[in-house]
Amino acid sequence: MSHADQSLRERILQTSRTLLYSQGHLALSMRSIAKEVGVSATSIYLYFDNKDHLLHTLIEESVEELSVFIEDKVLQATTVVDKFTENIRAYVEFALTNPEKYQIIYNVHPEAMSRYPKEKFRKARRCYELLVGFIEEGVAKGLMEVANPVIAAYSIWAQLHGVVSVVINQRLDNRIDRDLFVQESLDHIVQGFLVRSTV
Amino acid sequence: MSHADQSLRERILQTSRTLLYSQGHLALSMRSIAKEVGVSATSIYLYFDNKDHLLHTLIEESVEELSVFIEDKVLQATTVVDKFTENIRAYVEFALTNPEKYQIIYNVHPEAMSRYPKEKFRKARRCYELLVGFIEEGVAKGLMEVANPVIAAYSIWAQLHGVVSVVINQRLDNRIDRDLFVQESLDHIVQGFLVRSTV
Amino acid sequence: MSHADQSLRERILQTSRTLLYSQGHLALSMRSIAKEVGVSATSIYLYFDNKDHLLHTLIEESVEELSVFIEDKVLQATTVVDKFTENIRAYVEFALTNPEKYQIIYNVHPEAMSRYPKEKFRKARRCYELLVGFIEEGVAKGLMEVANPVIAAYSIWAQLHGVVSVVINQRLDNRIDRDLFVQESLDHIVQGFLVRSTV
Amino acid sequence: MSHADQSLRERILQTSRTLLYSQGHLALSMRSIAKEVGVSATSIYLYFDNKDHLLHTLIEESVEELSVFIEDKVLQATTVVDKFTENIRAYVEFALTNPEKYQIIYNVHPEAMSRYPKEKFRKARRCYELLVGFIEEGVAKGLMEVANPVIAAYSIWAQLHGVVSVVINQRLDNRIDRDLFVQESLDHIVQGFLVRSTV
DNA sequence: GATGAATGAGGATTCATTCAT
DNA sequence: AATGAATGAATCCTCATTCAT
Repeated sequence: MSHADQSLRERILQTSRTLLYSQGHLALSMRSIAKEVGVSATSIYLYFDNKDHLLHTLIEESVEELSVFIEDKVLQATTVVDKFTENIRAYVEFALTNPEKYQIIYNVHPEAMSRYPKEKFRKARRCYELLVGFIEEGVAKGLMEVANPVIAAYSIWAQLHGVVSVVINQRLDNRIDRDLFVQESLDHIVQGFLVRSTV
Repeated sequence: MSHADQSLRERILQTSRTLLYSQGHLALSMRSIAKEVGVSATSIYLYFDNKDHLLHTLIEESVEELSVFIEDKVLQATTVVDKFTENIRAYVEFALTNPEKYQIIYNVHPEAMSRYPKEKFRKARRCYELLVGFIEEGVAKGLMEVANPVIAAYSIWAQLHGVVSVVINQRLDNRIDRDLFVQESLDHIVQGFLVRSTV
Repeated sequence: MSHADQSLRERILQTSRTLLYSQGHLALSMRSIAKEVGVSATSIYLYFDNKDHLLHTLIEESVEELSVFIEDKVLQATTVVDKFTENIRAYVEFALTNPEKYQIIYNVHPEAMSRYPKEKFRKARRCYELLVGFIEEGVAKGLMEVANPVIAAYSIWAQLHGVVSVVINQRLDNRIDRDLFVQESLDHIVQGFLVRSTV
Repeated sequence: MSHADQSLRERILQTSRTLLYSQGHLALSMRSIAKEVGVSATSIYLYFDNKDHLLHTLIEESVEELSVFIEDKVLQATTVVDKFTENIRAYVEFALTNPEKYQIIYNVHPEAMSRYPKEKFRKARRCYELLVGFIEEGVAKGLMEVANPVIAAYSIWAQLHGVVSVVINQRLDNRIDRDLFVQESLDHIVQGFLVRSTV
């Protein structure tokens, strides 16, 4: 594989992400991608078997990038509580700074997701299992009050996803300050799990 | 308007909801709806001007039904805190028992939503403004600790949406009990706003 | 047939003419006519077997009206030359004051005309045969110079049609005065047939 | 551009012309063209953006060909009167030998013409402005009697169009010899403008 | 490595028409 | 006399994909 190939593959993926985020699903046709990239539609098939393969690659890469981003951030934290909060903070940070990548993980779902290889879902759980570990450690050390760490982690993730989605999909009321909204929401989600006396 | 008319219109809407929920956007074509209903595609145009009109009707009806459902439930509560929690509980209850209706409100978005009449968005905010009122009252009565009621209400809504979405879109881990997950998530969201001393 | 029937039939015809002239062929659907008339599309079929029948009726009535109009005008003239020029003038007058009726006779042609009953074409020739008669009489009296009256009449008709079409279809250059254009064209067409010495 | 490309594009245009001439507007669908050419309907879109683009191309090419044809013929004439008559004769000759091309210029009108780019109309006036020039020169040299050259040119064009239309649309009476009709009509139109003394 | 030609399937929508009432 | 319900066929057009080059 030459440099040029690599580059075209990357350009196709990047353009797809941008198109998907700015124009929506309906605008994401093989033709529109090719046009935007400045290449023939046929060329996409040199790198991807079909549209599904392209979409799945997009999901896979986003999942991977999100995981790596979180793992990186967590490594820099020291205490369990720090790792816990940093995990959450990093998740939101990634989503808000890379909305076109984050949204692919969740929004593509209904269409192509049914054909997404089940095994790859496991990868998507990586960062979530990280969170489970921190909670379990926190509970063991008496720093957190959590009945069921697995459920708690999933619940946190779900709530985060809700907060992030609202912001990304621009469903936030005009009168509400975006950063304040995110901050308050994060505080609320995190505080519920920490032992009060730690404050 | 004859019985048959009413019925076909209803059947079209119901089938659209089901198709949208089970098959996704891409499967929702005028043809596929007609086929499922067992009627010619042309017949849909007897009841809806075009596909947008049909989608907007679906959204509108769902929004209305959700609002009415919540308002009904809230009316049966007496104290502010009860009304507050009942509002939240009702929201989730509606979503989980009518997933195909709930999901229309949020998932149709990218395509037809941009052409959805702005004025109708206001209706969608009804139940959310209800929540703002309860929070303000709760704060006044010293039953809740909330810096900014508007942000809090939006944050609650976003978190609820996240939790509900996970369940509805079946992204929940198999090992997790659905009802337990919902219950714990709800508790977590609600508790954060209530004054501890009430415990 | 009651008064109301008559009236609806007339309204359908009139609306069809107007629509055809102002919006073009493509806008002339049974639905659009019905909508404009304020009646159900089905109602048109109470008065016309099908769209062809409606179009043919429009043509027939226009042809008839044009014939009657010309015959009336000609009757008021006394000399042969007067009748000749009056015939021509009346033709143009009808076309310019009833463009929506005139244009039906010629513009509908390509579509429905192939199915227009041949016998009815003869009626359309009535006013043209009138012209042949005048020319023959004029030649006999030495007032006109015409080799072949039949050809001459057809040629005049064709030229008139050209002039009238240009005006009606608004293909006339903006810089050109409509009335002047018609007057000069008419003069030119007529003068060529009259014996110079008569001037 | 390969040979095959060129050829298919040409075949589409030619088939469109033929269909339009023989069957009328209504028969000219993308499907019918494709069927006639023996190609899928989709293939047409490889050469034309949409139906309008195809129709406009047809008009443009016809206008261009007519202009070039006339200009060629006129160049071969020497005197002003010759150029004048040759201009007229060439116009009619083109129309009668290429009826399917001539008719496109005028008959497509009502539908697609409203969306025909204004600037291209100017090209259509080229041969007509040629005529204005000859008349002005003829008048200056005392060979023609014309009050208003612009109006005269337009009037001639209109009359020619009428004569040609009658022949092309086969509205000519069976008893009339086509060539004789055209000849006599031409003579009549031309003679009216020439100074008698030239006879 | 990349492309142009070509296509079958399907998209929303409109049409003339029929039928039962 | 008039209508609402319903439809099959047709409209333009877009899509993902294949194939030969």
